[in-house]
Amino acid sequence: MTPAKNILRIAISRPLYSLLDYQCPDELTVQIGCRVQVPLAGGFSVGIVVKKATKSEFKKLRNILKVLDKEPLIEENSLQLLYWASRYYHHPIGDVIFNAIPAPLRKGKTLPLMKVWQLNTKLLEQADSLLGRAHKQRQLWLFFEKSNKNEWLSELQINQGLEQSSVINWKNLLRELIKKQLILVKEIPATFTALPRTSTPDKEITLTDEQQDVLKQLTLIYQAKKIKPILLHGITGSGKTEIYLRTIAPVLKSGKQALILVPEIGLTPQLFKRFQQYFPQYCVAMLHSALSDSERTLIWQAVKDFTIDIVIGTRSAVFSPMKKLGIIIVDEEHDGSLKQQTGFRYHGRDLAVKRAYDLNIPIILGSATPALESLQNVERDRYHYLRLNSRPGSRTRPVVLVQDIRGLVLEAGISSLLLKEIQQHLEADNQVMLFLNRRGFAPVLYCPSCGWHAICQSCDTNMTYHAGISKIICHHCAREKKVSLSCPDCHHKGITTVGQGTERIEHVLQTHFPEFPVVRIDRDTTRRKGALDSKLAIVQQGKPVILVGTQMLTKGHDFPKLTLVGILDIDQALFSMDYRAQEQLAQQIVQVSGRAGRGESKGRVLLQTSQPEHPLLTNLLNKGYLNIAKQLLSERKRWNYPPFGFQVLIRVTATDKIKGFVFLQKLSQDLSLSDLQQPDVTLLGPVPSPMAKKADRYRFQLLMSSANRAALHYLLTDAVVRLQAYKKSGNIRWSVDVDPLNML
DNA sequence: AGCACGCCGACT
DNA sequence: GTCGGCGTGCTC
Repeated sequence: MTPAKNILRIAISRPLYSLLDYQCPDELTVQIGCRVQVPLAGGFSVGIVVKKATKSEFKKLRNILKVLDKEPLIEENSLQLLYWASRYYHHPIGDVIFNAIPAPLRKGKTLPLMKVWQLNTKLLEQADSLLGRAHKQRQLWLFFEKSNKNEWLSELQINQGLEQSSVINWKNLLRELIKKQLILVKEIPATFTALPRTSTPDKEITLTDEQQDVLKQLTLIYQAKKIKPILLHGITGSGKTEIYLRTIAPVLKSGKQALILVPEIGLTPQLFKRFQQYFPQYCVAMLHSALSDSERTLIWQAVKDFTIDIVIGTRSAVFSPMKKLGIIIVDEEHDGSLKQQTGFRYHGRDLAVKRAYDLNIPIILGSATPALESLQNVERDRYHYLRLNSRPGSRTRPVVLVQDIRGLVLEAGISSLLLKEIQQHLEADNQVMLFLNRRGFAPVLYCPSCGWHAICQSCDTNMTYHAGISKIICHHCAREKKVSLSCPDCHHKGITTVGQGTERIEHVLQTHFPEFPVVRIDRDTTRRKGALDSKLAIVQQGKPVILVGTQMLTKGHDFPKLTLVGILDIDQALFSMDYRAQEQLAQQIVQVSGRAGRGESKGRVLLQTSQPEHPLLTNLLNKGYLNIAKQLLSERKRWNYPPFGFQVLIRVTATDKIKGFVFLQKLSQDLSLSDLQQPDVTLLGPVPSPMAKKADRYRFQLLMSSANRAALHYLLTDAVVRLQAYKKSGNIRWSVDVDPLNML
């Protein structure tokens, strides 16, 4: 009847690939970026207004029901980034947008409110008589009377103000004062209240010439009309954080906000303390997975209204709603945890680069072991390259020793040389760390009589033996089973294990060095909240300890008393099929080694291997990371692997093996006949995934690759349309991974 | 994701 | 006979 005009294009909080059109009734007004409640199929849903339009392809549009925000929840430029990301990663727009905002807001909850109070100055005269003999109330009233009368006080401020006084239970008293109208109350959007600040100012560190030079160059770079990203390649312990702090300072001073992205591990608190101490006048907040929904919402809100100046967070923090973002830092930019591995598979670093580009603000990618992608971007002159090549002060690089373990008798995988060195370093009052990328007691439980070994019923993998709980656990689907003493097949009584994990290393070292504590850090021992902190606290005391751990230990920690690092069991990574394995291994070795010798004493690294002549090791140790990186890059170039070619992985899982395969095969065939298929896009597959069965589902994949990103993108768009249109049976699920980091 | 619908097994 | 389990499809 009425001509359609106020049409809203809305992203729904559901995994839908397109925006849905709704009619905005005349009596409602709504801005772009606001949430609305809409009817959807038989029910309701929350959506975000992404665009306004005057016509729609749809004949009959439904009305939006409610406007949930007066002010946009998401700024226009954030919305654009999200829209771009949804298209780049071929992920449903609604999922992308609603992933970026805190869970309570997703479900349509209103922003959190808080109460604030103020003296009612109109009743100053009557106060005395109204208060009468209410002694405690009078005390509280006087507190308000003495405070700044124009300021509304929050709960926190009142708590702090009354700390020294004898007024307790002030909330009840306040209720009385409000009843007498001596105090006014109102609700405002809750604001983040900073933790009490350590007032000890950071002692001014003198920069090395090298650091000063880097800072000088950064200043020059910032003056360019169009600012290119900066790759800061600084060896471990070279003081990258110091550069971050000093380069952020002027940005904050100009009233802008800073964003720091870090990998997904417990080192956020360390960086947080450092920033708080260096910037006592600014408000720093952490965003990480351990926050509760309400904490996250509060911080989100506070970032939005400038209460927070600096956000330090893991990958999802790239979406934090700064209105005045002035600089981005991505620390450990090579780290794989910056890429999300489920659902919306975005790369935090890459989106950060995009966000910085759109805003034309500086972005620094820092690492001791830059990703090959980033180095190639330097090569292409898209990034600046700055280098920190020395450790400040007397600290020197650790000495790395490769030990050939062929023919040696090992004790739980540890050579007698390593044991001897551990002894020496502990006796010299230093700390020791053993790195082994495998948790549990042993990776294989095995019967020497019949050859039986424990495999997972749901996955194509071994089950790892965990001695402490005497269970075997599948690390891929979490299936677990009690272990019996005899073989389930032949009932032989001498079941044994093959190989070692961190749990076993811990045991062996503890019996070997009973007088020194052994601290194991892996997913099993740090699962409990606060467990990692308490373990790190033991190490920070500085007394001699043996640290045993997985890659959790490799990232960013600073243990000044650590002088010896032992690296065990890297051999299988040297022969991995995955073309990224070598890059990752080189990075890991450099990062682990960098934990040694961060204090006054020199560091030493012992790397056990049966492949001491492997070119990756010899080149890494003799010529350094950059040399290895160049070499790996030239190999990648030869095969047109990233960053020279681009890849997309389409995964299908199904409970029915045949149906899963056929589904992906149909896609592969249809794509090769598609108008959008071009000779420079290669389709590889479908093939079974590296782990062909996981959690009772069969898995297949199709790899699309091309040196031409645009061609790949167009064909992928076609692929996603087809995937949506195909009939599904056998409980098929599919997903798209753009720029995959691993093939699992 | 939620919600409806439809197709198969086991129950008063 | 139908109750309800899950698997599949649709949402302006």
